[in-house]
Amino acid sequence: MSHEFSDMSEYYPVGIITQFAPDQGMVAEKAKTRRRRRKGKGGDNDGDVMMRKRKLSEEQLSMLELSFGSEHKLETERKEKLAAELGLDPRQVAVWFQNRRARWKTKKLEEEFSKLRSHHDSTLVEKCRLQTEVLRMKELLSEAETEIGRLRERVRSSDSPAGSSGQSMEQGFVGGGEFGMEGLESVFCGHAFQWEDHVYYM
Amino acid sequence: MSHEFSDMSEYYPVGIITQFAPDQGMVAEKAKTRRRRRKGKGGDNDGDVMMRKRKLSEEQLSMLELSFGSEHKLETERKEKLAAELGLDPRQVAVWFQNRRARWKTKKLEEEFSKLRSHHDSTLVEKCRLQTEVLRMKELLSEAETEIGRLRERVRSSDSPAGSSGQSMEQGFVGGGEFGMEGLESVFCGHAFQWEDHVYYM
DNA sequence: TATGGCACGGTAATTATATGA
DNA sequence: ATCATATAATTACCGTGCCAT
Repeated sequence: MSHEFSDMSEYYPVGIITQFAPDQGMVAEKAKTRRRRRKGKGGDNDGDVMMRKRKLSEEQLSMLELSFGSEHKLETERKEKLAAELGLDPRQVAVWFQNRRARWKTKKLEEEFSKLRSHHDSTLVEKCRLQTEVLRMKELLSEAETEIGRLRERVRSSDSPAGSSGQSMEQGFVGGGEFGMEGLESVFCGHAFQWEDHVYYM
Repeated sequence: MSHEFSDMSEYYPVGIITQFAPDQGMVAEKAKTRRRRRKGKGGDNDGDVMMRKRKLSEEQLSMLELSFGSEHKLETERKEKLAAELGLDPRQVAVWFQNRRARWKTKKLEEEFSKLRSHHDSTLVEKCRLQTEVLRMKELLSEAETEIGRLRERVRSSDSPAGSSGQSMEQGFVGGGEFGMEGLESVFCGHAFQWEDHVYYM
């Protein structure tokens, strides 16, 4: 269920200069003709007639990287200058920068992910520590309350039979965990970094 | 070479009738119609290129997506079958799958990043709440100790002039924060997901 | 041990849009 | 409002490594 129309409309693509696509132009037979030369390793240059340079030279790459390092954006002037210096088509320089920016963005994402990951890990450890501490303190508080109750009882009974202070207990020590303070923008601890409209506090 | 870069207007070297692809729908008002290209240049290099029919049909894409959805890997049999069904070179099917997997991975990374980000955010909020709670409890504990001290003093002085119990204070309530328990593999709270050899606990 | 197939990472180029000067 | 650049999404190719024959 498909290709009856199968766009025959645009066969013979690009072409540009001399190279006609050796394969695909004619259906069938495939491009099995391609990619036959492994093993020998060493030079990959076989006698293939049209096989344009896929990959820029070491020289060109280092220049491009250098330029990219100083500024990710590419103004017309810089582009033309680089193209002339490297013997490339300005279009190629522009394309290189576009792709380079895309790569940079991906890499950046991975980096930020790792950073966030470790911060998250340590934050969890600390949160755990705090939870333990809270439990421990509740226990201590409970003990303290007990002690206070005991002492007050003792004071009341030995002080004056008609004592007036100390109702029955404190007014609610150890209440639970509703201490308000839900506003996120608190102190946190220091560092912060931003990523696409979002600020991360560490 | 023939670099009279005065023009720079002929981007899109492709030239060659770009048979538009109305299939996408899109009510956009593309007022674009690029034309021409130059570059007879034979000087040094090239331009590479030997692409074929860029853009697979809507039909082909949906079939490929469907297939990808059921299984990311592509065995030879499935490849040949798909290629035949869609009228594509098996090579194209293989390439499509490779690229699709790469895209999927990137997308996955972004998703995981978002997830991790929100978990981190909520963890920070909770950590903050815990810190506040700890502070609050230390305060309460301090008050309790004060009260205990007061009461003991009262008991001591009113009890028996030669009291013997109650040294001076508790043995160190509110000591600080060394409650041990630094082992990360604790309870945490529930969910967990994995990402490249790393497990994230929520 | 050699070979063919495929996955994967990296890279070049193209197409389609959106936006700024 | 045109032209150049930017980004996102695609298509394709290469080189390497793994694996199964």
